[in-house]
Amino acid sequence: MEKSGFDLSGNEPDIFSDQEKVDKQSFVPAYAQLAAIIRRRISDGTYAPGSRLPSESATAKSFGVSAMTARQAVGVLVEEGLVNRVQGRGTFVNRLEVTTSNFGLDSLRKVFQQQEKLEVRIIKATIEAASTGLCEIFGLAPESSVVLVERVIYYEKAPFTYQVGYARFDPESPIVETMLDTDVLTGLFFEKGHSSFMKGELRLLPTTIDSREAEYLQAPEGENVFKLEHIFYDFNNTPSAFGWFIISPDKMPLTSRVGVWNE
Amino acid sequence: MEKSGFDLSGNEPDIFSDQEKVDKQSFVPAYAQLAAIIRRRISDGTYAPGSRLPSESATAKSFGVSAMTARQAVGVLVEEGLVNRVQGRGTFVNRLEVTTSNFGLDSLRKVFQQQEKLEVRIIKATIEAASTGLCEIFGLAPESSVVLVERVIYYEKAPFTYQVGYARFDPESPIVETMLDTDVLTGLFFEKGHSSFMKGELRLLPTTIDSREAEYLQAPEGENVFKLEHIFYDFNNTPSAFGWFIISPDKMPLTSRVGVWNE
DNA sequence: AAGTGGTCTAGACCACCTA
DNA sequence: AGGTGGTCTAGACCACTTT
Repeated sequence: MEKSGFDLSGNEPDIFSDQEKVDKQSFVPAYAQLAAIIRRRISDGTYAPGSRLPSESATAKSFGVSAMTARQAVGVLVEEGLVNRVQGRGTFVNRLEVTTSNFGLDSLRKVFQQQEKLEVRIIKATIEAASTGLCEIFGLAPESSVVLVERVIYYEKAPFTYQVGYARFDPESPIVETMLDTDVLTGLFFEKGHSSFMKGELRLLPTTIDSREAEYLQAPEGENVFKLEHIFYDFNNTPSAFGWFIISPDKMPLTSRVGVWNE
Repeated sequence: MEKSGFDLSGNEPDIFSDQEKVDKQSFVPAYAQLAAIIRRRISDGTYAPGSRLPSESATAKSFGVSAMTARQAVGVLVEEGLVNRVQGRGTFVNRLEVTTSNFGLDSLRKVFQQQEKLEVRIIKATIEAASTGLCEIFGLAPESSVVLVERVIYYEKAPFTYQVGYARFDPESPIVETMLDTDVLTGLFFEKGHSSFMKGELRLLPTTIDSREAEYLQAPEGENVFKLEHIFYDFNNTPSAFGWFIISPDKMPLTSRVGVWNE
């Protein structure tokens, strides 16, 4: 409970304690230190999978921190997927399971952040009659018009992704301009100016590239790639934009880790 | 925002306030109510994308809750990906971006939890010489042996996934028994008894099923499916198990949502 | 210097579960 | 009834950013 500053007191090890300590003079937050200690105990089997962790209050007392801090430490492990809190029963060590993993699109984000290395070529930008499928998606009457934009996005001069996007054709809406604006580097879904969208839903699918896509992406026809479908809704909860990205797993690796990795 | 239970105390609306309130008598936690209020303001444009949220302390004061509670409310929105905290500067409303989405394997977990509906058929279970590729993965000398298990897992009598798994052949290790144990329903990576694993890494890939897989899965050859590769490490940080699942996107839909969905 | 988020305390009450 | 996690308070100090 001492203060920081010039405290050079020889912190003697507590001979009555058999455990690691939280160093409050350290720049590393107490909760992070405590999380690391518990994490290590999980990884070395002290706390086995399926077993219950010591209660948060007991942990707090045992490490000389407040209950909130102990709780925060456990919260770190919860977010890492290592443990699971159950109200009234306790906190339990998770088993190592494939199904707990999560795949993020960080690799995609990193690429799209480097705008200076990106280049966009518009393959097609038209207004055309919507197919029945599109009318369903957009909730449009048959024979309505939609905006279609096809793009190839290049990263460091190499084709990175092929993108197809449809939007409701609404002359009142700024979406049309945005979609047709060839100056926009990364397209509708990556730049400012879509406060007109409120929410979106994405779906990841496996597919193979057809001859057309193969040409644009300079890749062999039939290659296995990801198709990242997206549908965006405006502030009226109306589906307003629909499309997909065709992208190789080489350019968008989807990996995930489970268990204890940081020691 | 109404009262719960029999609390009929005439809480008069505060005519000096122009905003929604947090009802502390509600069963809904204050932080959740506050999060909902802020979320709504984001969705209706009161807090526009890119703009700064009122500070946590200001929010706390304005809604009559403690700073910790306001912080917790903002934390909810951070986890939802709606806002972004920057130390010393403030909390900012995120733009709606494809790249912020995350894909989880919840659909897979739900299936594997229903063990009574699962059935496993072992296609192959042998000990064989490792290929050079496998030797690399496991860090084995050439011509070492590995355990190979091929399974088809059925869900409600229909083929669900085709699984191939390799493990180091180590007679001392319980892994061998586990892998060969035909009684284990969901296999090595879903059941108890692998405290011998410390961590794992997964990779999601698009692929097409070959004739062999097509037969086992009763699916058309050439269908586009996911390949979920996994590699697990034991407590010595040695890669000990490697394999993959072949699974259709119908059975493992990967979807993700961005923006404000819960109103 | 002032304001922001980040951490922390030492209490408190509650809902939930187990015994 | 007693223990567990879940929420909440009213303060406090810190690191970081901006003015």
